[in-house]
Amino acid sequence: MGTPTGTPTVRERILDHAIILIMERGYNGFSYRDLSELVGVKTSSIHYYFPSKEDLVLEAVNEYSDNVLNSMQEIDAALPADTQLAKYAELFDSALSDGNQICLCGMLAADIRWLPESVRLAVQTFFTANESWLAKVLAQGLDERPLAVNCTWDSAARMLFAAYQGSMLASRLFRTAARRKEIEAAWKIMR
Amino acid sequence: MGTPTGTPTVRERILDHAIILIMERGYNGFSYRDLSELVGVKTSSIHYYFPSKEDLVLEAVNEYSDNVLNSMQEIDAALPADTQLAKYAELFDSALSDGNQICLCGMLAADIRWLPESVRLAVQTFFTANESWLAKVLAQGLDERPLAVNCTWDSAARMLFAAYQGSMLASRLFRTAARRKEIEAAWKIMR
DNA sequence: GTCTATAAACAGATAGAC
DNA sequence: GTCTATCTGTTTATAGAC
Repeated sequence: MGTPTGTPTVRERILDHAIILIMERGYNGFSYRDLSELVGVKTSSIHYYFPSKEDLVLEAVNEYSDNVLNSMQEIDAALPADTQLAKYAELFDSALSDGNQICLCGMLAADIRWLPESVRLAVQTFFTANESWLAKVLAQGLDERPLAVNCTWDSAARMLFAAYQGSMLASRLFRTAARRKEIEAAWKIMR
Repeated sequence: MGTPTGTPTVRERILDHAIILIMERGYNGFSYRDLSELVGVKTSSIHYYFPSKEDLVLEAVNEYSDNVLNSMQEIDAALPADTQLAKYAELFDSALSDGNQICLCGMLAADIRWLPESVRLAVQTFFTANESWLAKVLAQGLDERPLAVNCTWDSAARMLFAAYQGSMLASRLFRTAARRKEIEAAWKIMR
């Protein structure tokens, strides 16, 4: 909402630092004190803008999600599917400020036990939006051309293991074992 | 090491509960007090067996890793690749005591910022061992049959997104962007 | 809006009795 | 080995002055 130009407000600076801290340390890994030292205001000022830590994390996930999903929607759907996927991957890389962060919603999925239902739903929405966009691009790339894995067995194995790890996060986030089970079903040696 | 039969010792009960707590809550999400209430001994007794929390988490990851990797090695390599992968997936499911846990090493990868180098290396070893085993099975399933994804676009998209999330964990764990980059390279529309 | 001051609970860890 | 008691520092959060 606020004006994106000009000097960021204290509130915006708090939120931006909170996003980076969550991506780096997780929900239980940063404190109002950490934020106060980064932003240069006292912890009581942070409570003025975000009364509880749950309020803060909800606004953080919403801002992060809005930013990523908007950039995703801006990828030109007229481009070849491969190119769209490449831009999608770049987009994720650029969200990581350096090598010490992971996706905020991936981190919050790991910390889901501590978060209120409102945050769980926001993280679920982020997952679903990404998956829907990817499904659209994959289907668009169809055109009689089969989808296949084009890499070494080592690389395919790393991808498969990453998919298992990610599916465990999603399985708990959505409270359904189907998220894990379908990985096995999807990955088949062709007969 | 210890006798696996008979009544578990206090030390074993502490470690077993610690493993479940880490899988459910993460490294910063449980305390010696939580453990003391679950096991029924005082926190000072836990410090007797595990002087620091870093000692405890190192032993937890080693025991978890040993258990999972041993079960993995016991999968009969003479079985068809598909069957081996199915048993591998079951193995992971059984490590999760209910729907509220994720893989201990996936969780610790998210919490890696707080962990000493010894634990980072142990988690890396777990990742590498899983990936090597999967690469072996995938390559074994070759036999002129191509590997392909056999599912709906929706399911493929969920798998791809999970792989991205997992690759961010691995990328930070191994301190190399290659873990993220190769996901894009692997997943191609065939031409 | 931002501050000082403080509350109440909790963290990991240690000393020393038994 | 297990306990009681305690230390030191941290956490989220609030009251109230300016």
